[in-house]
Amino acid sequence: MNHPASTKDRILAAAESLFAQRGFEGASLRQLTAAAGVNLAAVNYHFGSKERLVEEVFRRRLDALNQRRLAALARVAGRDDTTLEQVLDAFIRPALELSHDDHGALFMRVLARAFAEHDDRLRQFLSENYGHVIRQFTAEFAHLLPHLSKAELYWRIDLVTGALTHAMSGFGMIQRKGDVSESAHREQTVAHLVRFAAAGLSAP
Amino acid sequence: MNHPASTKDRILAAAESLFAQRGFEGASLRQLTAAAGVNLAAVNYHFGSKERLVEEVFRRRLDALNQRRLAALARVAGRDDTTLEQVLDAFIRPALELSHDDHGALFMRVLARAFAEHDDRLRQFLSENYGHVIRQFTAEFAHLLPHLSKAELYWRIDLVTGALTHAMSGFGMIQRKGDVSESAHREQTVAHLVRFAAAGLSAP
DNA sequence: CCTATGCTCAAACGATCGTTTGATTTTCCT
DNA sequence: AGGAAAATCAAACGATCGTTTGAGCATAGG
Repeated sequence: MNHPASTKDRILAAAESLFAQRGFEGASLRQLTAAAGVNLAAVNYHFGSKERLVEEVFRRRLDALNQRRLAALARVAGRDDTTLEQVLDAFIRPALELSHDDHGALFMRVLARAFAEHDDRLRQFLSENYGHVIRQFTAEFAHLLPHLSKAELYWRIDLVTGALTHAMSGFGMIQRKGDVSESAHREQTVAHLVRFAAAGLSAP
Repeated sequence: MNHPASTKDRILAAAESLFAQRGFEGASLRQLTAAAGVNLAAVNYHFGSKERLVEEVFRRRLDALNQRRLAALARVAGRDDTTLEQVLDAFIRPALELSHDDHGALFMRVLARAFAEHDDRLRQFLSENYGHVIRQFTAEFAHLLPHLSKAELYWRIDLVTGALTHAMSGFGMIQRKGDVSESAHREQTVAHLVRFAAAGLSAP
């Protein structure tokens, strides 16, 4: 590992921070390269274009995050006694663990931006590379909520995933409770978000 | 009432649509004025600047929306038997009624963007002009949820309002169920969102 | 009818954007 | 050590951004 962080890594770190702060269009390559301490042309040299840099920022975190989500899902899904709460836990816990790291919390803000912006190219990239994750969770939700129509289920999943992403994007700033340990607080938060998401998905 | 819509109104309508589609920075004044069928300079003539146009887009909808929210809140708040669900209904129902209009649904998308972007100027404008609404609802929530710390309550309110805005921003596209009347469907949706929001606010 | 006022228009302003260029420096292999 | 390959650099490219200008058009009041 490079003790002086490589140019690529410094660009990726600065991009994550600036994208979270000013958005993908709002953060210019000149601000970005200045913050990273590299030359302006370095972005196009190492990544080809700004758009591909955006994709790499997502890839760096989402590969590991979604792998852990699928692993957690495999542990609970497909059984006769699988509960909605278990599936939601598999979706929420890996993301919340990521967002407890400072840089991870920044990335969740970036993810929340991607959700809000309706950039067709970005949605296509996310769908192509990580669509199978949502699809596997959706299949499990459909099995657990058979009384919902397809359209209604899709809308509720979009509602819940958007809400969860928003929730964890504002998470880096209110940690450290002091009276309870960090792991206990995290466990409380997971339980709270699972109940929240379950209420968004399940019908009365 | 101008039968041929005035230049100002045509700019506001086109701005609402383009801001929802491409964001505040992403929508240029040239795209905007072309869509509105007016001259490029008309924006700066009638509104002074692009930033003030953004503010007017919000003002046009939020004045009425928040007035109805406060009126609904006044009808249920401050009593001994006030429930969390009643307060949430007062917050949710006016917004959902707005989002059932096509243009209203577009505006909810604009509102969701304002939530995701951390533009300081925009947040200050919204806080200055509509902060008292959130503050009044927050006071009622604090009264109904006395066991929550201030920081925890604020975080949960931010979580829930963000989730609700996101929910109603994607609402224009899945209406018309066919088998149930529109008002019945709306009533179902209100009930669903109220339960969802209540789960996000209340502790176990 | 004439003029003052409100409005629209094409054109241009300077600034900033993402990207490219070509030269220069650094790195690594034989 | 020497030379190919990789990386960094300052500078410039054309495009597009929000904004301003000044002339031209409309219309209502005296």
